[in-house]
Amino acid sequence: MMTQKSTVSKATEDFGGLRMTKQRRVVYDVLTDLGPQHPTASEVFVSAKERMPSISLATVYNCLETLTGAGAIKQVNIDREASRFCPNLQPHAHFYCTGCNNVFDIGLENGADAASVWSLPDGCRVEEMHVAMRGICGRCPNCSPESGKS
Amino acid sequence: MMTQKSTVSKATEDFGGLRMTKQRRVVYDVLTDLGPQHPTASEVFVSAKERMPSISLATVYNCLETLTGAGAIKQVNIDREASRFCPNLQPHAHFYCTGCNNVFDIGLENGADAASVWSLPDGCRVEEMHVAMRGICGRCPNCSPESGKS
DNA sequence: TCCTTTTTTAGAATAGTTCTTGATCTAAAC
DNA sequence: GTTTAGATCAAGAACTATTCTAAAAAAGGA
Repeated sequence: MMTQKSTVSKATEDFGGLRMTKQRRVVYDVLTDLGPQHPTASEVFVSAKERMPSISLATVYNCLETLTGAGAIKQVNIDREASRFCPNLQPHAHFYCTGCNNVFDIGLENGADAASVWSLPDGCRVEEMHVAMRGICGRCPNCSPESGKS
Repeated sequence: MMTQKSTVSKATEDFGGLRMTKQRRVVYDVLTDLGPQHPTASEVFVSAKERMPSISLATVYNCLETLTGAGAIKQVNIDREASRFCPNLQPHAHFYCTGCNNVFDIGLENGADAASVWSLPDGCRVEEMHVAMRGICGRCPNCSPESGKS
């Protein structure tokens, strides 16, 4: 019945060199399940508590930080609002709709390079890039083009 | 000796429809004088206090908010660090150097459009765009390419 | 098992910012 | 010049998201 012993322990699978504890698993699952909602730490906490009532807010912060550090999720900051978290690891921008308060992921155009439009000085090495836009999404009832017409 | 009466009062020049009080003037001047340093509200406060010892931190925050709202300056947020303020009204990105802790303005390539690399859904209207990069600037002793070599 | 290290928890602490209140200033009307 | 209404300012309290602290619990290795 026992499977071959691996470099990874029974209770905690490996996740990019990270020990995947129960709490980290719950936080990560919440994040992938909440999908495109880009929840804040508090929102993650509420959902995580449904699955593991003993989990604390500090642990959610810890896990989010650890997962971010390990590159398993991304932290999204828009202005000075509470950080949001995002399981989409592809390079993408964030669009915050001021009409419906949703955050959307925006992908790159085919073959485009986000840094290419910027006139970076020689010798300058970009390690990270955050692109956030604000506007009206035009997707929801609140924001649809029709609602603006007579 | 009196100049022609204008729509603008003596004590407070017009500034984009904004009443330019002494405090707002000081805050604005500090910001343009500190030029490319992208000071935080507290840093603005320190410099403003040298010019007007009675000014309060709350007033500096008020003025920065008002000036930002009026479009006279820009607020720059990088991750969750304290907001910085910037008198450069041209479209530009910010480069935060993790080697020397400086923030640099990065202009657009000639004729480039920052949004063009992003695959925005139809009907989506971008009203504002914030681009922040992290990395090594390569300009200062700390960050120069030579310092990495033997 | 025992020991060491890592993680979790709960609550206190912190930093940046915003809010509240009363005082002061400004512009315009009188 | 006075008065008046509204805008702005100052000081400090309050707030919020986040981080820190210390002790308990869990995990992994010997």
